[in-house]
Amino acid sequence: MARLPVYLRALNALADAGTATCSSEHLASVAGVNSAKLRKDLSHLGSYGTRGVGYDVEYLRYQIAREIGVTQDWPVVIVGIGNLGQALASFSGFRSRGFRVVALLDADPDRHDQVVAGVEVRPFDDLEGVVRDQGVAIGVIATPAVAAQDVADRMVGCGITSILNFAPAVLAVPKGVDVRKVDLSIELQILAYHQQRKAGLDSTTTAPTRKVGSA
Amino acid sequence: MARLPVYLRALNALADAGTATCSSEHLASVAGVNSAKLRKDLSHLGSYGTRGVGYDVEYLRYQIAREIGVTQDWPVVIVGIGNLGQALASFSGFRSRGFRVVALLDADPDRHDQVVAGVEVRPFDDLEGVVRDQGVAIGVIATPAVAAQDVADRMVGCGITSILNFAPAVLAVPKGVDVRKVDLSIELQILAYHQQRKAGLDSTTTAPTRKVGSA
DNA sequence: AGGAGTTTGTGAACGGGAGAACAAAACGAG
DNA sequence: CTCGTTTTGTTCTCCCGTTCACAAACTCCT
Repeated sequence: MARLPVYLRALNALADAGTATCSSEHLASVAGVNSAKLRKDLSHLGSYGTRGVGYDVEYLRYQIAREIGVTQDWPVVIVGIGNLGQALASFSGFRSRGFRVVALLDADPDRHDQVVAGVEVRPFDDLEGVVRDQGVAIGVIATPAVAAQDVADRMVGCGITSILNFAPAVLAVPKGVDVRKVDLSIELQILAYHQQRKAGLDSTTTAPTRKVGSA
Repeated sequence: MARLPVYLRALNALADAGTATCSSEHLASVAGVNSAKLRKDLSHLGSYGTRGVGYDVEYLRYQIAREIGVTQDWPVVIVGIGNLGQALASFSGFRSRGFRVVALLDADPDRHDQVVAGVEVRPFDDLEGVVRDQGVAIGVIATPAVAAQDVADRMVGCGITSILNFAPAVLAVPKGVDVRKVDLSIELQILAYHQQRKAGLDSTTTAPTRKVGSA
């Protein structure tokens, strides 16, 4: 499930606060979800928790971490070291959760040999070698939209089966490859949409009259 | 709907390619969705499109842009000008879609007077003034997790009603305020989860035996 | 030991979104 | 003008996720 990482973070917060045991109600409020949903999610991965008592924070935390897979080390390669790629490479939240950036790749020679967050930027053509040598299974695409599909194809070609895509493009990948998309401008556009519906009940009508013809 | 921006981008791509008219089938394939879903979404905001012909690309593009609200100019303020904040400030996709970064704010005095993407970094306490003077309705939080709730409270306090949160924290906001969350490490964790289930069918069993007691 | 109070785990109802299928409408050919 | 073809708009059904509600189970107090 996609909520497991949220629970894990909530449990980390509780552990940092010194809480040893928590009820589903408490954990659910910290994680911002319904308590029944939380219990069903947790029960779906095993019967941790004690009736009448609750969940042992430390124990449950380990179980969820193991279920997600963050107890092991995941090598990650980032392609496209522009502004966003540099920010991602420097993001501390990756390393602290079991992800290790093993290579930064960029097609632009001007960026090569530059060092970002302690890792040297290398040519994009090093992709296959890095993936093979380091056993990389997860790739991050932070290139412009036009390059995204090519990068994805190359990634898939050398065995990467999980892709996190920040480029504003729809990627076509073979079955068995997971792609998750993060599109910054789409998020803002969704906010603008709701904002307009909140503020714009007086300006433009939302039910326009039928209009025929082309622009 | 959250898919409107995707359709808009697909329409832009078609317009750039010189396409004047497209069927729901074609547009759906470019946007990566089902054609029935696309038609239902579009019909939900008015009866554009001509039976037997399809949709006029330019006309539909304008209609969707107007529906989302990207035909108008949205002033945006970014709080937290670390690695991620700088990348966001430099992101060209915002300006090209009607979003204008009017202020960069950071609580750290060491970052003040620094210029990122042509905009000067100012103290966080300037928030209220900027929001009032520029009529800001959308705020972006790119601070560490511990500061996120405080920033959100201040934003809500001075009239911001849409927040895009990059901090790994659950924000509590009053009703009427929209929050969208982008959590980079959660995205990677979800990929790791699926990756583990793909590769790990031989290593650790996913149905652990019941275990009692604390760690 | 026994009962009262909590809290988990789960069965059942509810709701909404997704996809298939069909009717209405526009265009073109004869 | 009429008929066949194409494509939209919409209805119907199905399925999954969410939520409520309750029984089982555990702790604590007397």
